[in-house]
Amino acid sequence: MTDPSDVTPDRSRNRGIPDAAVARLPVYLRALSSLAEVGQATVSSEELAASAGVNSAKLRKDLSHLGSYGTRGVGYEVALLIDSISRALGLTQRWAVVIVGVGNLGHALAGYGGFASRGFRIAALLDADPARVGERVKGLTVRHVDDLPEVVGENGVSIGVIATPAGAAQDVCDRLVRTGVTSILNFAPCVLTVPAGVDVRKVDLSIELQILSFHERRKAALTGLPMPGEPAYREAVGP
Amino acid sequence: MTDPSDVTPDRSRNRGIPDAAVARLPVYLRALSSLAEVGQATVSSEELAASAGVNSAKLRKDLSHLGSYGTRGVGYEVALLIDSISRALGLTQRWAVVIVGVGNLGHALAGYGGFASRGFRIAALLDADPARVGERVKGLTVRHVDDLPEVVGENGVSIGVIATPAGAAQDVCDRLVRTGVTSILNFAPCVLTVPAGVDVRKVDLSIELQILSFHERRKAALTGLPMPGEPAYREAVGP
DNA sequence: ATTTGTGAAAATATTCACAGCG
DNA sequence: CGCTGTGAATATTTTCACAAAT
Repeated sequence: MTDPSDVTPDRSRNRGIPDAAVARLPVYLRALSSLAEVGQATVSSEELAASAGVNSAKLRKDLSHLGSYGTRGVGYEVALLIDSISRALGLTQRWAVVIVGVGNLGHALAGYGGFASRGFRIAALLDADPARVGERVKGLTVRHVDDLPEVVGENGVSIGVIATPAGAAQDVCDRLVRTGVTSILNFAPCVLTVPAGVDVRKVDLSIELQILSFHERRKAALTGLPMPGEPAYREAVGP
Repeated sequence: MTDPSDVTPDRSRNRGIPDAAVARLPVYLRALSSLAEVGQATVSSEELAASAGVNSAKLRKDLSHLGSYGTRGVGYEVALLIDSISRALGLTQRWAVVIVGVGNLGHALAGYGGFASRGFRIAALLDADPARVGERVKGLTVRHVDDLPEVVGENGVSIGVIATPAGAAQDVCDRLVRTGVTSILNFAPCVLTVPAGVDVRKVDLSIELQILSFHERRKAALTGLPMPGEPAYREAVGP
């Protein structure tokens, strides 16, 4: 942290970690944290892979992108691997985050412990509704969305969370981008347009359910059974 | 086309629609709904792709898995495509869903309009905490998680949403599976183990932030600028 | 003895580019 | 024409399987 230059010679070899691997690193990190809490010092790829719900070849390949941190015949040192993954994910610093939209979901996000525990600090909650401004939520006072430039500048915010209705999301997104936010997590059910250099990730609850619906239907078709909710179901399966 | 020889790219005999395509169908559906609301009758792959945030070749390839529903030289009939995607996703029926865990997030989920509007009916809210049982949330009375078998049986529930703390999630998952639920949406930050035939999708808020953190760090390294939150930042960028 | 790290193979996913149809 | 549908080409991701390391 105190050394601003690239200390590890291994990383310069890599042009970048594949997206699919990056998306799994946080899962490994969580599994490793559990192991560390229990006091386990080393872990094999087989064991860690099992806790993370992936197969061990994939885990080893993913970790290989970080450099060599395992010992053949032994496994990985838990503390070292936690450090290595944290560094790769940029979690050695505490990112400041703003949440825009303090409805149901915004409240839930503000109260979600997993943010703080992973090194994210909620710098501010903002809302466009004047009626909500001033409200105290989880120890923070809701500010007006017009204060964004101020809030972002003062706190060095680079990540914004959008928890507004779909209709407001693109406007909020534009405002965030204008103030210099370059990463956005979007909970609004809509597609956001952003300039190059800005990353957007989306979480859409109803999309997840629709994907499950697809698989439900496929499973039902496979068994040839009528589906729950259909009249014939009760008769075929019983109560 | 119906040639049964070795190399057959026949979709109806193959494993069906590719996962990556299935995951995008709900996005197309949302975009199409907007078009239908505005009264637009047909749409080109180019236009629909733009609204969905993908490129048009991918859109056409995805839709081709549903069969041929476009007209060359014209585009797709909006109503027909909505119908076709809805059918593929199994949204022609109204799925009953239970939400287990009525904390902050459970409340938010119960109040989320996107479920109902996409044809999902919340059959019940359940919680293990006796203090929460009986509470009214969004027109539903919270029931005890022990009532699961009853609730699932009565309502033909096949999708369960887990919004409990991580420590309780696997137990809740086991209970859901035991009562016959075969699709689970997990908001708890942990890996669930389920028997074959049960589908699990997970939504992990902190994982999404960590992925953004990775990209933030990468961007910062690229520009050579110190990062927001670091002491040198204010001096380099200004307030 | 084990278990990592990794080329090579296989499986998936995306994009290109154009034939073919309206 | 313009636009879809799709083979072929490319890129990415996963899995295999084993040499290398301790």
